[in-house]
Amino acid sequence: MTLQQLRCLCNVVDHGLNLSRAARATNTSQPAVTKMIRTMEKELEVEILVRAGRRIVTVTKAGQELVARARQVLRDIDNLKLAVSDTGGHSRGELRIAATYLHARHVLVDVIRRFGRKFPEVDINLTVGTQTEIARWTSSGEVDMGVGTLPDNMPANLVRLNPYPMSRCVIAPLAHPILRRKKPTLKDIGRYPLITYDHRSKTGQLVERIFATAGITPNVTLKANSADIIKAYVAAGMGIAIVQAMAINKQDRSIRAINVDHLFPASMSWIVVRKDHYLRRFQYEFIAMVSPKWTREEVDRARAAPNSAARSA
Amino acid sequence: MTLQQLRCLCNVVDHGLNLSRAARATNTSQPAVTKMIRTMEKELEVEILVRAGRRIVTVTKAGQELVARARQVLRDIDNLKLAVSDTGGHSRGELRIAATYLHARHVLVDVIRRFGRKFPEVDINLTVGTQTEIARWTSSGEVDMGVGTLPDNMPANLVRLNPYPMSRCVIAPLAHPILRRKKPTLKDIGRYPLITYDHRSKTGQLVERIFATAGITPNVTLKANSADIIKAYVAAGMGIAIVQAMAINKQDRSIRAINVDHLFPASMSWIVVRKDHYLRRFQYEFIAMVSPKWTREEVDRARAAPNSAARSA
DNA sequence: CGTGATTACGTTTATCGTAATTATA
DNA sequence: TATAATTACGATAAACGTAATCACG
Repeated sequence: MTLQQLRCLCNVVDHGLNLSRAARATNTSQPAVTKMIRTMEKELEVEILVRAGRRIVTVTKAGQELVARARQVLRDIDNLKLAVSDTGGHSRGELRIAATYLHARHVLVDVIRRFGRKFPEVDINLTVGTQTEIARWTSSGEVDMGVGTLPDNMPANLVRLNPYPMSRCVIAPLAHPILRRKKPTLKDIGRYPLITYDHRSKTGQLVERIFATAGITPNVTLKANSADIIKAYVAAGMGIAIVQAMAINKQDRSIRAINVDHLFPASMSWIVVRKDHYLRRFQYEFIAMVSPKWTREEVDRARAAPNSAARSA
Repeated sequence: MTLQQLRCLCNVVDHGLNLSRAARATNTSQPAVTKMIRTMEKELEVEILVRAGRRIVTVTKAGQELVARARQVLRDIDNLKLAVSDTGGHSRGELRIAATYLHARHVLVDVIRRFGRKFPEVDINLTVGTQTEIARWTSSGEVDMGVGTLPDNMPANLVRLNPYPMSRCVIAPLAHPILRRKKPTLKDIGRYPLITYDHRSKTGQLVERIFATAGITPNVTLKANSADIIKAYVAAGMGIAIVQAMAINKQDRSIRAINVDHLFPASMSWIVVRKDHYLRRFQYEFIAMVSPKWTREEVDRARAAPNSAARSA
């Protein structure tokens, strides 16, 4: 029994029981794959694959058991390598982050700058994606962690670290009359031309719904899908807009913002990581840089606590 | 990274960092061991062993991390093999049980007979040992489970399945006057010559202590360390004795027994198994044969529940 | 016929063991 | 000087790839 065999078997089931494709994924030849499977079947004295003549039909019960446990072993081997390389004094490696555009563009900028200074040997890889993509990439291990608003139904192998709220605000050009109000109402906002997110974004959906339930039909002059675009058009006098507070920074001199949490409930941002992946020291540190309350201990508790897959023999 | 390398490394630390002995344990040559360690060190880019010249002094921190995780992987591989062979219809293999003499000689006789009939393909291996030995053997994996009274401080990797009480009784020859009492007192018993266990056994300690606290000095005519011996001498008229109820069966026509739970608190018998070893179907069945209340579900709960090592990445 | 699994066979590589070497207690 | 790790080298084996074969759609 070798790890290579287990890896190969997993690739076989992951590629629809197609030995040729599995061979490519394992970086070997098709006959080698056949051999490995057959060798394992002989050693374990069970059939793993059900064959109809020379066609592979399904996986036997024993095979399923085997694959499940093989995956665990291979994960553990991966974690073993990470853990060992993590004991060294200096942290080297790669940190792959998936985030929404908003987080990548605003909150993470400063975090990543600080992280880069502290861990110059770590290559940072930042990928922007949708909520769903972030969850999928993190779940499959394509990235190490995800940051942003996230879908409600998460893959089971992920753990969401305690959320922090994302406030929203209304933004307007400097001299705009709405800026005189401390706590603008929906009606106030509805009086002016409005620039909104399109319905694909969470903010877009939320704004649309809130206005609808209030029975107000805002005068939407433009729909866009990026806070930066929206800000530019607000600055250009096309109207006012509701955007996430984190999208506003001190450099924005041509617009001004007023918090509207009283109108639009804050939505939640999360960090997600896999439960069963080893977290390297610098990964813990990155999380702590995003929010200091997530210490290593807190993160570990969250990973172990709720429905973490208990080790079963 | 191969399993062979991991196995070898574990053997090295398990044999006091002596590569020669580790080589023997791994069924290979000494140079091969050197090579494997060096290969891993190169692949992982860390030192595993600390060498002073050509002498191996200790294990590095990285090495400790590696060994711990390697053990887990190797255990999982063992469990994998067991789990796979357990999916088949017919159960084959070996069941290794450690038990106290008392359990082996009495309670287990019938259980093992029934088990043998139900699983003719399973080789049963029954080893008699002391409480401490049973715990140690089970903990180290030399046997699959232990049955009997057990020490209070158990190795952490064992789980004790809910105990059942072991009653004791006073035994005497057929016409003995004490047999006329339904509920003999300590004083009643103290009137007659007594055969006891020696102080090494739990019953021996218990009887000695109870009499001492009652301020009664029994007239001990013989000390022995086996219920069968004691029974023989009781039958021969040398005196009466206090033994575990399970040591009495219907074939004992020359002696008679009276329960004395009211005088000597029942002690507990346990079944112990390792938490991290896969339990085969027939092992669950064996446990259920010893006591039907320990169903597979109950056993699994006990194994997972209390302080079972949670899977941590 | 084309795709895909299996078989056969030859090559390569890497693992292992013997023997020699060096270092340490 | 004896024990033990390392190095060097030769032998063995098993893992792999190429090519040929066979099955199924």
